[in-house]
Amino acid sequence: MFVSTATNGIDAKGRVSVPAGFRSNVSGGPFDGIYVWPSFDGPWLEGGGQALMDDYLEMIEAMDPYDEARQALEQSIFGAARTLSFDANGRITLPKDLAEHAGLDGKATFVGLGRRFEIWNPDSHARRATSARAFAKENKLKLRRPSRMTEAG
Amino acid sequence: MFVSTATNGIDAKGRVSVPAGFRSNVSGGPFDGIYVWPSFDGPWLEGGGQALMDDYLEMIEAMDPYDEARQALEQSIFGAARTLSFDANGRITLPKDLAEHAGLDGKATFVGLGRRFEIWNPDSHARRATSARAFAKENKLKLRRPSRMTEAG
DNA sequence: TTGTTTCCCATGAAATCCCATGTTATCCCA
DNA sequence: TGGGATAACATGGGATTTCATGGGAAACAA
Repeated sequence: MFVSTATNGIDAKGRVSVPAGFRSNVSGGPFDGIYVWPSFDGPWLEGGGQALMDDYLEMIEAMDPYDEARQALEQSIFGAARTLSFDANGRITLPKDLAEHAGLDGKATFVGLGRRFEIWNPDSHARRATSARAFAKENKLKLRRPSRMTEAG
Repeated sequence: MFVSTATNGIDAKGRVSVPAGFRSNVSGGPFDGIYVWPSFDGPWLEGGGQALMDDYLEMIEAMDPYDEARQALEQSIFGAARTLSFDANGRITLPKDLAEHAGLDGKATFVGLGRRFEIWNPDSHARRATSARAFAKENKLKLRRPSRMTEAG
């Protein structure tokens, strides 16, 4: 699972080290690298390994073929995703358009979120992390096991 | 299950022995170590094994993807967690920022809480334990077995 | 050619591994 | 049940490896 947050430098060639913990999490797949695409929710990137893409495929294929939402998801995820493979030192080269979408300049922050991860501009991420923590605290958020008896939505 | 409380020393390298009872509780997992992250509720650390994180992931993924609470929890738990693996002697190395968050300096108190545990500054923990006991006594708290029939969330 | 991408090697810092040791708890046998 | 033997645990320090990063050379494309 993808956990923790790390900020690595982007060099003049657009290369950035993927955190070691993320790399070991995708090792064993059919290709040695990750999938990355622009979030359709805001200025950051989404990413994951083969397992994530398999899951997404399965979820999308469960939808009606003529569902507009299905087509939008297919286009926004599979159509937009890139396969970025690791070099010998565990780096990927970020395509310019992806770096632009996320406003990346010199540094990139990798955020593990369990099954997937995100790549952020460090400053933007710091602001978002702060507000997320504040929200969690203010609202006394607690994880609660969904009731298996009632299963009320 | 994580139970009991133990205080161990933090050496110059930031290493601290995880209580043996905690270690045996997470052995057998895919990696030999624990997950630790800063509580968003106060100056202590939260921790658990793979099973806990799997549960949390399941609970979070049951929430709506655009729920602000979900994003806050994802960020504050998975984004903030570290995988700390045991060395040959059962120690972890506490990252500086985690030690700072919990005000740890030289010693750390591990508090077993069933499915998860907390790591405290020993002095802070002593104060908190005292007030917790007082609260329990004042309020005549009683443990009550939940009804298995209703299970209302 | 000219710019871009991929591969390879070098390096400093940081994390991890390995060995040694005292102390405490547990076991076993009389 | 006492007491010595044994194993488990917590701790300390040096050596080794991993990791992130930089730059050059070779392969490729325009």
